[in-house]
Amino acid sequence: MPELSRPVRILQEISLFRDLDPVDLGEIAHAAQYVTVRRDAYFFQEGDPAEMFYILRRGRVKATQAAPGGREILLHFVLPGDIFGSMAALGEGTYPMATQAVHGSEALAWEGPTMAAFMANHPSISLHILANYASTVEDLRERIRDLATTRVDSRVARALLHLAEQAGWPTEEGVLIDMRLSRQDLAEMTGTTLYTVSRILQGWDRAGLVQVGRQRVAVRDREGLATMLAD
Amino acid sequence: MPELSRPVRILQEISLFRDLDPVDLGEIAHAAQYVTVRRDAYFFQEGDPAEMFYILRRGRVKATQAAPGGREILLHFVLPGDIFGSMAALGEGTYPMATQAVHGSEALAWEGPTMAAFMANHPSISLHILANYASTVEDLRERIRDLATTRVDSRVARALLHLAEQAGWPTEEGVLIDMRLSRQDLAEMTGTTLYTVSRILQGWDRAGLVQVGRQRVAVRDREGLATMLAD
DNA sequence: CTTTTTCTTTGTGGCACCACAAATAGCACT
DNA sequence: AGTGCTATTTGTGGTGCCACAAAGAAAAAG
Repeated sequence: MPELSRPVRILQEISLFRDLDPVDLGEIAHAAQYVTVRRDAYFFQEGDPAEMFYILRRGRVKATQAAPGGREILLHFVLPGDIFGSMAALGEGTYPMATQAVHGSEALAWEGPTMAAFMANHPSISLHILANYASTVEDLRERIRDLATTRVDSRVARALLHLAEQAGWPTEEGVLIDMRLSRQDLAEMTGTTLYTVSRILQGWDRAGLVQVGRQRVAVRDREGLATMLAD
Repeated sequence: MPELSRPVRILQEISLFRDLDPVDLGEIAHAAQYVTVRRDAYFFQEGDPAEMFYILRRGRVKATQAAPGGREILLHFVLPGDIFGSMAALGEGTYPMATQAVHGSEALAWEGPTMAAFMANHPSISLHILANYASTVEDLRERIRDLATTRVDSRVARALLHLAEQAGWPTEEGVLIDMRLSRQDLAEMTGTTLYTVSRILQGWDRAGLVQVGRQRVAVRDREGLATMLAD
């Protein structure tokens, strides 16, 4: 029995391909490209033709959409292991959002039609993507609920708890959100202004709930923050 | 060549099953149940075990979620031909929303595991559901953008235009939205209060943009309404 | 037809949040 | 270590929208 090649071992750890055998993984690995993007650069812009399907390997990527009035909203952060640009495999024409590297990032990438072919031959890939979409939909609905019914401080609290959950790094100052994260970013995530976010975070810092710095937030008191959520 | 049975002809018109041949459709039709729900009753409640997968045949159904503070948000309306409760086929535990019949409604329904089996045998079904999810995700993101960046009147205008598009019925008073639709419903769709919706609609009625009545809205001037959207 | 229920309108007051300006602080680069 | 840029803080004023109450109108029920 031959030893597994390094590319195959990498793919095995990606949940999308979990159900495939090494032979199939080898084929998929062979078709993969490796894309590197430096800090602040884009994988793709909103409106670009949807050509590639990506899985993030390293770094942090933010997905944004332009909004009327020159504003922008931050949809979500892509973390290592997450897929992005999946519309390339679904035959969509263009990407509906931009994806910008918050830190230097690397991703595996496949041509859209290539991934579509893998999906046709291996239904388990489609099912994993389906499950992925289903949980995305739930997240989006939660956010809509939040925007429609709760006040700004509750929304900021939820955003911080969510980020701490998915990208938290324990330190002695609390759970540090492990990426550049400005007041502007949080404002774009919660539908408010950077001024309001600044004031809220300032208050919570004084109350000992969080520890803030320039482009840096650490959650000190998870429970305390959770009480800010809703009534 | 035998004549197609009536159930099979019905399924052929549903986009989800478009790529299947009559034999497979017969099998699927055989497993289908027919569910009738009278006005104001529920297909299922939020939190119910996700047992059935539905396709609406007749009527109007609204999908809602409970929000903190005893509030409720209206996610979307289900129209004939639309699927709902699809999480039953994805092995989710419970339904994340309630589905209430706005008018007397009828739906085809399958046990979740049954539909999951069809999906496994006929990948085209998964792909159609995937496409369905993808467009749902785009709708939800548009709504988030709206809630986060635009004012109430713009959001109400977009909701009306959207509803007129998908459930509009041309009359001499304009495009009538063909279902019971209260101020409360519109408020729950746009994240505001019924009071504010009432005032906005009143103003637009006087301006000749819409024609409103009790649980009834007709769009008179599509273009004019569209100018309310964003800046 | 009358009564009851439900939906809608309308007024008043208040506040959460935004908009803009200007000062301050922290980081990166040489 | 200085210098310039960018992020953040903070003050002031304004307003869009909510909250609640109460009356009015339309439909449903008897």
